Amino acid sequence: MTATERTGADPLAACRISPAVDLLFSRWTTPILWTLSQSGPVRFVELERRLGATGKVLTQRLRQLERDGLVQRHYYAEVPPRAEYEITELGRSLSPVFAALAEWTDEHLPAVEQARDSYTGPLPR
Amino acid sequence: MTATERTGADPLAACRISPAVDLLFSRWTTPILWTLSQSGPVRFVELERRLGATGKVLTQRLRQLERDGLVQRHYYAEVPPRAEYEITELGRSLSPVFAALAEWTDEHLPAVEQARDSYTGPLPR
DNA sequence: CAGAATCCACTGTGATACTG
DNA sequence: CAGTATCACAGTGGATTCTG
Repeated sequence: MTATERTGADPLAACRISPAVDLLFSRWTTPILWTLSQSGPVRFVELERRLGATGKVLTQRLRQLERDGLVQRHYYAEVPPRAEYEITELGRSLSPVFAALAEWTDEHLPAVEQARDSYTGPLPR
Repeated sequence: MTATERTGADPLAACRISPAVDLLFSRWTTPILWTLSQSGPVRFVELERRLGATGKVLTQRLRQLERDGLVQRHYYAEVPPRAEYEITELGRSLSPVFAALAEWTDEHLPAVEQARDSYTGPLPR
């Protein structure tokens, strides 16, 4: 039994952006979407190289993003084969979100690092 | 050896918002920050109830957020004891990010769900 | 090159029980 | 009430190998 079932809590009522967060900020999804939103179509191996992700997880995430309509796959049955991934219009609609995050990073991330350094309580690092 | 070390890829160069994403969108952090940014100080047990999280994980995340300066803890050594958590100024600086996410959710999440429903390729659901 | 398939190690998560 | 401690489990990610 999950904690939610036990307590009868409603996570969605508590935080309405959680579904989007699960979608957009799971492992590897952000770097993929960010990279594709910055450049044109990118080959599979090139994504692998730039992000430092292994083929397996990259494939998993790309399939998921394709299913969700955020990324489009173009396959060319050449020899050797070529697969290019491109962001969709729906994917581009994330620009304001990413822009807000990038600005927050520039403005406030240093303050976080400073707070972390001067923190003395429990919890290592 | 990690994939990054193997390939010599630089994740930060590939995606400059990743550090902020790790900070803000790890499990439970978003609901915590969202909840605290919407109301005043909230008691520990009340957070537990609203989010449906168990005490253990909640404590872990709250300590981390406190260390990073996003949340402040107020402890009252009464009987029974009381602990209240409140968002900090730094935490409040996230408002534009959350607002952008909430707007994207309203505008585009339905399109994602539609794409998912009409998706026929591999990958279940 | 693109990716599927296997195996494995690790971590996060949660349930539970306990303390002040 | 507000945690801490312990244990067990599942899911994820990664390394490796193989195919068209």
